[in-house]
Amino acid sequence: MKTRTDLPQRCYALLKNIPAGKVTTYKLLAEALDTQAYQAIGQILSKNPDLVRVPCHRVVKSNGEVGGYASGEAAKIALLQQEGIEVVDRRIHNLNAVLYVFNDKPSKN
DNA sequence: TTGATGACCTGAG
DNA sequence: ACTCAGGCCATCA
Repeated sequence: MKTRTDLPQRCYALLKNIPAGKVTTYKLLAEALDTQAYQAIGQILSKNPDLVRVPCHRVVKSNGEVGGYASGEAAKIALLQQEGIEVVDRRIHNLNAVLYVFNDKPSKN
């Protein structure tokens, strides 16, 4: 049973697992946390207790937009571009290419 | 405990 | 392609 009591805590943990040059969506992140509170994820990130430890700027929306950011959307876009992600007018060109996938299904390997 | 808010998502015009 | 409205879940006061 996934303890959904500390959702924020889990968000930060997963974000830390996201490497540079990769991004994820609030929806996928919520799914990875075994929940459906997409908005809750956004709110948790908006609180952002550790903006330096948690790469919340690598979290974008499902429609391809970068979404929002504590320092501003522009700052978020700039960071993404520095990571090597192509962003144009608040939108990611190759979202599917930079989209990060969690180890939700370990399988046999 | 109830009420209101949100860095969202999906569907329809 | 873009805009408008509704809904869903969790967190905060």
